[in-house]
Amino acid sequence: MPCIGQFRRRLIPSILLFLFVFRSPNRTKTMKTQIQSLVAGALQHLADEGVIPADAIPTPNIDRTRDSKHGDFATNVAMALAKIARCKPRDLAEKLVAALPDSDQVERTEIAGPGFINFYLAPAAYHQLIPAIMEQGSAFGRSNLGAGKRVQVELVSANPTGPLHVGHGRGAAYGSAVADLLEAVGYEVHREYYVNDAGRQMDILGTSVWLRYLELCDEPLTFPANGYKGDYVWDIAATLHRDHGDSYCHSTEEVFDDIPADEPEGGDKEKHIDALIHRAKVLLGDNRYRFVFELGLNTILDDIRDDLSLFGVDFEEWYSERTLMESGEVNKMIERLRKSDHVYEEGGALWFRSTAFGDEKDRVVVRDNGQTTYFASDIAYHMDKLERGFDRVIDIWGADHHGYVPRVRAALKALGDDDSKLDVLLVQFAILFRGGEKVPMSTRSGSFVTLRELRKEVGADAARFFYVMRKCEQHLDFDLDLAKSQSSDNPVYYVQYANARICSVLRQAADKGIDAQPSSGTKNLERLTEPHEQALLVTLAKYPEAVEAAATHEEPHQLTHYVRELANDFHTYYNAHKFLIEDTALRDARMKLILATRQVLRNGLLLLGVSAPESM
RNA sequence: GUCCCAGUAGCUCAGUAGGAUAGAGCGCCUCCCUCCUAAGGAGGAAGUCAGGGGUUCGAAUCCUCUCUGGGACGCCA
Repeated sequence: MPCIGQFRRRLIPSILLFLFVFRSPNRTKTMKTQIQSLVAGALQHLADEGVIPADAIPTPNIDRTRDSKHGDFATNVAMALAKIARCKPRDLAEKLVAALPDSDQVERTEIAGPGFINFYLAPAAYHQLIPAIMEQGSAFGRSNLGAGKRVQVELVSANPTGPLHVGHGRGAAYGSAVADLLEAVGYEVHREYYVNDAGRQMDILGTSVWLRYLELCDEPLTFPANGYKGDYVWDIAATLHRDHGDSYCHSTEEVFDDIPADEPEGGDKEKHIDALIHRAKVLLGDNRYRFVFELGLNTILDDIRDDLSLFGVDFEEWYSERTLMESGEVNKMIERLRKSDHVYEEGGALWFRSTAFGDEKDRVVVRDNGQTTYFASDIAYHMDKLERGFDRVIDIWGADHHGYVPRVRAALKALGDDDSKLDVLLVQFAILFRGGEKVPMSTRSGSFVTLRELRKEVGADAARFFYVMRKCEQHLDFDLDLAKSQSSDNPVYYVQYANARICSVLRQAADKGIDAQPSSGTKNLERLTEPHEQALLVTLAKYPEAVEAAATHEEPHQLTHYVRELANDFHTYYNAHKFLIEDTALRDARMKLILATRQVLRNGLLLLGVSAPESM
């Protein structure tokens, strides 16, 4: 399998997940799924009695109620099935309620409104939740929904021609959260960074490095308009100069002899830089050119790896475009298209007939100069992903690639592969605001803010959280001042503070000689009767549902909203009641409640890639 | 020009994928701070869910048209 390096293979977590899946088959049983199976049982019973047709039994839809007056859960099946059953919704609801299997979880049911069946859970159902959370610990909220299916997630995949900027940061945070969520619900996740180390842009980088090096050798020259002008290019050139002196040096006359004019001189900047690349290859020879090229590539790739790792974003694999080409996958792909008659030659180039698959225009796979296009590599890469046997393939791309999606799908269809396994999530750019003003950013002028700078300014936690607060396709206004502020207006701070506050209470308890980890059974949990406590218990119970929803919809923002809600419930509870009180039974119950709350806060934050510090 | 995404309270956004009286934070108004962290707390006002039409028991949510805003189009990578 082609790859230039396999870092941090996640074997250990996979093994743990494997064990966990086999040891805890009940973990997926959220309160919601328990209600669901009760209703399913009732439906089956009605089908057996001929009230509803046996072939029309749906998976019952169970919802949390918006209003606690309507109980904890509600189902609309009676309304949904009324027509088929030729029965009034409320009448059907009554029959359903009568057919419900007994459960110690449900205290009572009620038929309401046009035909809703409301479920009121027994207090015990919530009280059992606390020991369950404490027992499962960091596994609480995880499930086996994915059933160990293999999913490949491609994220970031920025060209290694410079440091990551804040646009890549959102893709990294979002993709990482999606991958982690999928892992949490039982998928075997393979995170992959596709390294574009073969294209023309990399040649431009290598040549840029060499030209800067020549300047360090005191060769006066005009740097090309289309070259990479960032300071990091100087740094790489300086390394080359420091380690190898003048041995890569050629005179300006030699280098620029007969090179077509650059744009500022009225020429074509593309032709200018292409000629310089060619000249570099000729003057340096294959080996020495390769050396400069690799120095640039490896320096930047190392920097990107380091950057992402500090951002809490790690990969199972860094997949090299170059090895993909060298392995012959690209040619194999072209041959397959040729055999199935999906390509044709025109104007010296080889075109893929993507219009036959709904694309608006045919696309070039081999240019008239014989070079395969980036698109060709990308088709081969996706073909390879499917050949590797993944059940699902998810691409996290910048929204500017959206025109690209139909092309890749078309190509997969043409190859006879199943493109429904592919999901492409497009991530919009984030706009930074400082002091209420947009931070100007443009790649052209090189004035983009790097991910590293952002991390330094607001910290990895705030950056990770803010990046995933909105749906991926939505524009994100990133308020730097808010992200830095230590106040409850800052959602990251607010959530982390809830965790720290609980830790603080536990420290206080320890100082007072109070047992902060009471081990007495669940009996005293019945003392948790305050509305704030009930609310907190309900929110804790929702956590597995929130993880499941966020994972299945690939929407980490749902989890950010959840942890905020949980933190809010805790803070209001904290403000309303004291925990370290004389009444030991009630105190023990409250200690257990806040311990469980801390566990769930931690689990949620960690899933989002955010730390849970014990003090602020 | 073609296509994609969005439009919900003054602002920034949720809205459990078709459900019951549309929510939160900020801002605004009223009240409160001897208390495990006041880097706060309690309450209140605030909405034609851009607009029209449709689908059905039921629509912010699905379909359709219109308006407004943002974005994408390459023998670049």
